[in-house]
Amino acid sequence: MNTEHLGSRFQLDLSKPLYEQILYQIRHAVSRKEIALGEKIPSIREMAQQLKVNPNTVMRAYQELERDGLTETRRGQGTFITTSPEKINQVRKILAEDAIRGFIASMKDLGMDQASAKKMLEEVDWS
Amino acid sequence: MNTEHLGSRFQLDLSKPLYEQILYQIRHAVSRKEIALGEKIPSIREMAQQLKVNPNTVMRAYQELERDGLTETRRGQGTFITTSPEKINQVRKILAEDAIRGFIASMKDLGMDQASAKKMLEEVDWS
Amino acid sequence: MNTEHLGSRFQLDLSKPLYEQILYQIRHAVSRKEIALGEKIPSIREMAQQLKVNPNTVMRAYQELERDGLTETRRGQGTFITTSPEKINQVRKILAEDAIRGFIASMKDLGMDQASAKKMLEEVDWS
Amino acid sequence: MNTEHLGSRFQLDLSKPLYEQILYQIRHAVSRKEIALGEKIPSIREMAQQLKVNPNTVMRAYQELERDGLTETRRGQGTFITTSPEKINQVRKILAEDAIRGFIASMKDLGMDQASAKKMLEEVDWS
DNA sequence: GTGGTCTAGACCACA
DNA sequence: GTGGTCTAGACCACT
Repeated sequence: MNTEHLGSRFQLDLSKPLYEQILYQIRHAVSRKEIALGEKIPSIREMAQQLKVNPNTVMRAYQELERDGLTETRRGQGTFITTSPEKINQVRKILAEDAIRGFIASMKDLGMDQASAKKMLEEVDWS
Repeated sequence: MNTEHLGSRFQLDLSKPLYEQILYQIRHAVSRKEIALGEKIPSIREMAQQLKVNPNTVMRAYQELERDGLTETRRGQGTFITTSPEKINQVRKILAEDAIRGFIASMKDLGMDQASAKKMLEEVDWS
Repeated sequence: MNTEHLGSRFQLDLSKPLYEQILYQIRHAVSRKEIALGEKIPSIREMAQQLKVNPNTVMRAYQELERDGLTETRRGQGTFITTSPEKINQVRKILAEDAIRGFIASMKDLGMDQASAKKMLEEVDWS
Repeated sequence: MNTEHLGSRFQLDLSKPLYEQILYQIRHAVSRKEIALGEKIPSIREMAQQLKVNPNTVMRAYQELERDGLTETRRGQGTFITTSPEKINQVRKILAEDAIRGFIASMKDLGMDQASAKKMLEEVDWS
């Protein structure tokens, strides 16, 4: 996939931290396999320009990606998605489990059981 | 139910906004019908004391509850849960829909479809 | 221990990233048990003033401490050392293992065996 | 030893400065006597090709080797390891002392004494 | 050109 | 008062 204008497809709002949103978008784009393994993502400066955001804000997101092992930075060359498919699956799994755990906690806090939650979920149109 | 020591049953996490947590706990306790319609909840000062929290923090939560119509303040008597069952159901419905909408969005962002999400959800033990 | 002037005891040089040095000093002060469990450490602004460094630089160090689980931040109150002794031991263990692994790798890269390394180490005065 | 494909035996990590790694590898290969006195090492271009690295990066490493007196450049012939065994020993000694000093400092910063460090070191398998 | 560190200073949310 | 986010812009190391 062409990642050159990756940032131009992101939608940012101002109610949540910008760097978290950038992080989220990239993590999920990789999970959805919209970005291939080993692929280069836009440089900090490019991304900052596309998102109309300060480079430091992008850097913060990129550094967290690297801490998670989802990217590797090569000095003087740029930032690249990891080439390890296990790492991607691990991240994807963690994100999915987080979503599920949060959902279950919320529903239980509302006094719903598994059957009711399942029923409500099935009534919703996903498209 | 005896709401006198309501606050003593809440568990607060100091890394998240306290007033949001108080709000969450009360909203969900009402949704779960652990607090009856028209019941009195502890005063701001009592609650603050029980939670070992600044009264301002409790006030902020109580104000939002009142804005939502979930509580009513009767001068000189204290704060009471609304007597309107429709209001409770409405709040409960909104909270459930929020949780569902959030969950679906997260799973879609991970590239999962309804069937996969359903399957993952069924594999988890709710107890 | 009085942590009020904690920062005034740190020595920083400019050849390594400042935030890493702050991180290092605090991590090791905790490992050495010079700071007690649950103790408050100076606020970002205080520490910045003591070290004559920008608050953002201190914050970066503090955030990494929290990610490691060595500290907890309480909103509006400050930053506190974790109350979990296991966490401290875990950090201490990791730091010691890192040092040992690095030392062994260096000595092996120089063609030294365990006996020679041990001998050289014993000849040095630690005081 | 055949140094013609010296570089092909190096493993480089793109997250650390490449020239430092090249420097490290050569210094330690000489210390380990894997490269004999007076032996020729690959030209900058050859080395760069083998490591798939920019020639400037290799040059920087070679310059530092020469500044340390570990190599000599003979115009039109290439770069050669020094013929002085004292020089090699001196370098080896400096590197070993650096490693030891660093290790001791780290352990002391963790509040460990000589006895504990020795014990931990003996528990590790060097093979 | 790339990423990384640091500063100065604004503004916000929370207690 | 506390921590957290963001900006603008400088300077550095590396390729």
